[in-house]
Amino acid sequence: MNPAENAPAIVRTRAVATGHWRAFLAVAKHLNFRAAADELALTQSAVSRQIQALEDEVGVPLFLRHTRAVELTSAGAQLHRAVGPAIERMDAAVRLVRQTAGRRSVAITTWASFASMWLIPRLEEFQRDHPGIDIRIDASDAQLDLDTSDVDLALRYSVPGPATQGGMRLFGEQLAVVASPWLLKGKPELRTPADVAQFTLIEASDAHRSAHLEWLSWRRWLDIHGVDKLQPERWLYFNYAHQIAQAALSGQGLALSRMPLIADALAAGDLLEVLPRHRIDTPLAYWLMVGPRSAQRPEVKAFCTWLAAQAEITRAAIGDGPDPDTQDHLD
Amino acid sequence: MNPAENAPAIVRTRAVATGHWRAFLAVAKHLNFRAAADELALTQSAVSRQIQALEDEVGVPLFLRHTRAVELTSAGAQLHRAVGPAIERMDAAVRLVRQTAGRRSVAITTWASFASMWLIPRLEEFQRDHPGIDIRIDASDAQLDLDTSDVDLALRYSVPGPATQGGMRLFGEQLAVVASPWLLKGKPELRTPADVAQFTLIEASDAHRSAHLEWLSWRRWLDIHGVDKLQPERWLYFNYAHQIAQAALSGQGLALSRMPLIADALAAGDLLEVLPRHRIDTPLAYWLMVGPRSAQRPEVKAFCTWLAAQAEITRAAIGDGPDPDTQDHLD
DNA sequence: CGCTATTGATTCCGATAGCGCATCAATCAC
DNA sequence: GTGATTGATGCGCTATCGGAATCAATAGCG
Repeated sequence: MNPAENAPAIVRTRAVATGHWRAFLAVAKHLNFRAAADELALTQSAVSRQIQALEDEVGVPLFLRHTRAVELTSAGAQLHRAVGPAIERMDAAVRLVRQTAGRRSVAITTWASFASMWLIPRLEEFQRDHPGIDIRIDASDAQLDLDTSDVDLALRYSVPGPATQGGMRLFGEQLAVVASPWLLKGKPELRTPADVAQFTLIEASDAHRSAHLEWLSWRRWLDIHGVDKLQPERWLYFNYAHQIAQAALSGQGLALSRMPLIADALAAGDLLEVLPRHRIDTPLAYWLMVGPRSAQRPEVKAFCTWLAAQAEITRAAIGDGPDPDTQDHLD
Repeated sequence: MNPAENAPAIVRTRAVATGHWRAFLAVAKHLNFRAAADELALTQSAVSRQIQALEDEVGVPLFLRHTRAVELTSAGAQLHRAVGPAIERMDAAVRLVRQTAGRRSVAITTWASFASMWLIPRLEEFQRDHPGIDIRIDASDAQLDLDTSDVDLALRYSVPGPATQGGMRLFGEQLAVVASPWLLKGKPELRTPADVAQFTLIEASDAHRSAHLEWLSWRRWLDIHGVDKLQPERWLYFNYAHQIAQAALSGQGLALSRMPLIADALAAGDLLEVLPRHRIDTPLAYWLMVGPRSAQRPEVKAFCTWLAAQAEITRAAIGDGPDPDTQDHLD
């Protein structure tokens, strides 16, 4: 009770019983023993003693009990920052195992634009052909590690290099100038690169991965076609590729878009390609990486096979050649 | 017992009792119930039932029991990858809290070269003046987040920018050509930048943070002094600044060194500066960042005060001006 | 083919840790 | 000053957990 009367200076090395951390987290959340007890479906008495046991084991008070308020001590806050995420991670792992227990499933990580513009529209076909296989997509842009995380496949966007070692190249990339047919209606046909200056140009702005954006910029396209001094009617910036596509679809200007991602919209006539002889290449490509523990599983194999076929279709649609690593000539 | 006879399909949503994870980890480590029981100072019987309880709660078998071998199931391996680090994190947090309980301590994160070449040699003085304060140094090059980790201070090396917002600039940086007196003995004095070609030039090689290395290269120094075509007798590459300093001290060649880090060696006469009129500046500077929860603690304040005084001494020693943000002229 | 050693599962039983109930102690609000 | 709120505590019960002994399965071996 009296904090000055310290427990004997025996440093406990035994690890604390983890069950009590639940109570600790609940109290830290509510800053109220009764509310915490309600959440845990226990009595206030039980919670009080669990916290005491924890404080005994750690050897430090975790909460300051005022008469009408509870407060974390600095040690308590320190533990809370560590224990909260740790417990959450364990719970998430258990939830995932329970969810996928006995089911065949494939977990894929990508980034948001590719998921929404390429992967998800095609996924329905796979689901139809393989009704027993669940698909889980993580589009959190987090660059998960295939060796340690629970995903089976990663779809990545990168230049060839060490990072793509062991991966399968799905397709390369060309940039095409596209616009809504509605925007072009009634206007004279564009004939030279300089003509784009009559329009609003839609471009990606610096989100986080500025390394890639350099290759996707209008500036580079204009440079390559020798019109570097040009100023368009207006610039329009977005953070994500699907926002750019949305803006182009709704006729807000010309977008410099990645062929793999907008091939469908071109085929459907929702977008028209402008200056088709002025596409440019980027060194970036789309890759499939397979997790080391997943490669043998039949459902993963089935998905990879299907994905390769889809990639082949996209490559044909955009006129992408085979891997430039094996054939190094570019037109 | 029979794995085909599944438990009823009631999906348990209650979180598992965390105490049993200890047994799980031990069994996963030894792949042997008896050895795990020994580690936990329990009987094999107890471990067996803890694992069973866990499997009941998760709803999935975690181990495959062969007669003479135990193997993780894929679900078990998945949980192991999540639970192991999570438990380790909790234990580490508890160890740290116990260790620092009741003691005044300051935790600092830096990178290895700065710790060994600047901070640690000066630390003794602080320890002498403040015998009651513990110092913990994390030199893991991990770029810890002050908001979420348990360090109080970060000493960083960076160009001014958003990342240094709120930080205190300790000193800027000049690069000087230095060598061991022993190496120069008997040789004619160097008079022009081109003269360095008679020596081996020691340089940092691409470790991980290539962004900074560009500013520290001999190539830049040679460019600035108009001798870009020069080839020295030999190149010698190292990954870390203290390896470079070590090589220079032992007379292996000329090093292009950061003044703040080798000022002591110059003052002591262990290194001599060559071509002192040909120092160059870099835009990089050394910063002190204070964690949000640490700023008010007296021991942290004391350390910051002491650090500022030390930085002042170093600035005087290397002739570094005040923050160029406030006075923008450079000689 | 049969014996033996190894290893995880199971049974039985005793110890105790954790729980709820009731009550106490402290203090804030009015 | 009184009542309400909130955390701590004493007490008794019980479910859970751990240990010892035993069972069951099988790999190794002659």
